[in-house]
Amino acid sequence: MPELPEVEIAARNLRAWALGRRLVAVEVDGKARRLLRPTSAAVFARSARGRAVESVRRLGKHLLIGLSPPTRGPGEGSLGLLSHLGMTGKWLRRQRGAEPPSHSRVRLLLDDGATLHYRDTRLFGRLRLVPGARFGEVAELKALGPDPLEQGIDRGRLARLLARSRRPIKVALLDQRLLPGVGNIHASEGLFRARIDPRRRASSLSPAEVRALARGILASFRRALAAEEGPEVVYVEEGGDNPFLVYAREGERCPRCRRGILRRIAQAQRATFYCPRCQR
DNA sequence: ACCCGTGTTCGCTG
DNA sequence: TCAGCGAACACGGG
Repeated sequence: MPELPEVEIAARNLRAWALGRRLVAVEVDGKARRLLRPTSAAVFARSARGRAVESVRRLGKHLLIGLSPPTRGPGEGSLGLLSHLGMTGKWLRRQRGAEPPSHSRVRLLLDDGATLHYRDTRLFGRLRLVPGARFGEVAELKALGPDPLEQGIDRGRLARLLARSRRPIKVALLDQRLLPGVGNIHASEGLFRARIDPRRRASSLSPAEVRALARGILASFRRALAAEEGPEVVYVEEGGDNPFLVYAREGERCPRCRRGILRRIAQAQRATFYCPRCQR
């Protein structure tokens, strides 16, 4: 269920559950093959087993769980467990022997009697072992921009990249090289907050609009994070109230101008929500 | 049965 | 070489 805020919550959970713990065993379900590709389940389990969790980092929607060498302290032989949650991935903790969650695909058995389950219904997520425990060492993530929450948003860089794109701004925002962690929901929410029409060409935004968009996306992230820090994760499909301003609210009155009727359109085969009256 | 989905990746085109 | 685009991946819920 991940855009940046949900992945940040997952990172905090994993730190609380696993930092300093050793993996006494790793179990992989048959269907998890596609999550692990190109690594085989056997190699994955054997490589991870016996190592301790030394760090948990997040960059955009990516998690990197730092694993110690098989025996001694940090240094040579450290590995990273790179986790992307796809559309339906989630890390859960259960006591050993408890009823596993549905669609549990990979299980990390810890030395404190708990088991971390990687659950993923649709199997769009990824789990891979990489040589290092830091994002800078992961070659295929080099193109990603700095994390918007950790580093803040570099408006000059954002403006430069947008100026080169001929696509609609909403579509451009889904490119993780710009602001890693922005997904379909927060792209719509950020544009609403910045009062920018999602159909506008990315290169048409003024410096002031780029600034408003950066602010709007951060505000949307922070609001979602605050909502999820509560006891229960509130999400559209879980029957809770819709916590968003425009997402999945087509037909409703605009919460800002109170006169526009929120609209839903398709862009790049994804839904976009906006107020046709106050987004220009 | 049909449509939809908080994401990425692949193959094709210009 | 590369931006852009549509399909594909897989499964459950309305």
